[in-house]
Amino acid sequence: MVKANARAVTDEENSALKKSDRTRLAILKAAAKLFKERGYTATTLRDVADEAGMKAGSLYYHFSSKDEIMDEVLDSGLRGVYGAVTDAIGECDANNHLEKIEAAIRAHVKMLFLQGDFVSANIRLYSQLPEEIRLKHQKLRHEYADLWDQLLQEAKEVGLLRADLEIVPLRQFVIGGLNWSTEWYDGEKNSVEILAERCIKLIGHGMYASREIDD
Amino acid sequence: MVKANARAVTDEENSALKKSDRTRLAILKAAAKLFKERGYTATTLRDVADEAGMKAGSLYYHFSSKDEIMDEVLDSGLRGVYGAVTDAIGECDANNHLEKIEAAIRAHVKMLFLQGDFVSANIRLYSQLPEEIRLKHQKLRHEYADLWDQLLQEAKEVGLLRADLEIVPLRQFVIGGLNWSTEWYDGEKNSVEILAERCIKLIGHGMYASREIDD
DNA sequence: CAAGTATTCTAACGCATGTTAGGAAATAAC
DNA sequence: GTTATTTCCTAACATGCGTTAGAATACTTG
Repeated sequence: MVKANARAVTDEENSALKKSDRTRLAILKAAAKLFKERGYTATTLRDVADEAGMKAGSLYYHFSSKDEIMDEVLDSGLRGVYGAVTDAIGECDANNHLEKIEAAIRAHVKMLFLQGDFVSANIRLYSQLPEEIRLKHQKLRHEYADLWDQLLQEAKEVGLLRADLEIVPLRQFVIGGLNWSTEWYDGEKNSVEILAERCIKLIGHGMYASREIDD
Repeated sequence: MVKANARAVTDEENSALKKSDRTRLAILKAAAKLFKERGYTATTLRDVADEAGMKAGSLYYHFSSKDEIMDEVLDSGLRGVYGAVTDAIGECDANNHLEKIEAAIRAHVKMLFLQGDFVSANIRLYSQLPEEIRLKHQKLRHEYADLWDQLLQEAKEVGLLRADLEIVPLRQFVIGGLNWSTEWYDGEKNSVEILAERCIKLIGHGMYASREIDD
């Protein structure tokens, strides 16, 4: 199991970093933003350099290729969510599955917007990436999926979840629904907490007012 | 209001078409497939031509630019879902909002997989497209969104939906969750109908077995 | 301030892309 | 079977891409 609690990229603790690491981070942020907006191939290294306040050639002092930049954007993005969700679950009563699930959703959504472009880039672009890059990140992705599957499986066994639900499709649906929110929800203007609570309700109880409607 | 009942692109009624229209359609299918897989910029016209069994230059006999190809892929994709959902709703009892919502979900999901690459390309790539192309399709997108908003709003006023739900985020969440299924569900191997019923249940009632869990 | 190191810039390279023009091949019309 | 017309191919173009090497600048250390 890979260490999941790596630090997020959201911080502004730049002061503590060396100059080299600071511009490295600036490049990554610029890249994440543009990758997310335009896609991998459509984003030029000249664009990235411009957004980071330098010239294209200079990028190669910090990274050895465009692929490597994408590599790191993907990695830190997912690792941030993974770590946050793991931590959030860890702080819950181990037997309170409802609390754990809600904490997981809350952490996932929160990180989705804190890490911003990094996670969004990961989600949006993964399927379109060159195979080489994609393969490198399969492992981490599977680990994160497994974390959720475990969480949901336990909840199902305890009777918290409807018995007719299959775990894997459910997980896909849940994570997919959450992730999609980065496409339309403006985390800068609106409260991420409110969004998280909405998601918890919707995923948990659905949209109908009464339960006996059909089934 | 734009006419929504345009014919889908899923058919194999090629025999009835002129030769020109047949290769035109072949090009569109090839383009949709590759666009979906690799993204817009990453897809070469030489790739598209190859997939369609011809050479790159020949594409320009049928289309005047790469943008125009994308244009039509987007259009026919969304128009297919739009039309199908409109028809499905129209066949329901006008006052049975539950039936209408379920029919809409069913039609949307079904079309998602019937139209395959066309819709997926639309969903996946829209946000990354060159502004010029995107603007052209905003109208159609808004119309489709309005259709859903109307549907949900009516249902809310009748008391079918929980009163604390806001329409727009709900619609985003619902459509987003459905659309995401094209990323992970294999409609070739598995039944699309089963997926649709699952979605109906999940969106309607959520994943918890009992309702009084929190709230 | 000088020497050395860390960082960025300039300028160019080979390559792949979207697009075009004119000729070749296929198809249709008489 | 010979024209017309439709469809496709070949070959090239200008442009922008990722990448590289070496010169130029900024920073650190004595």
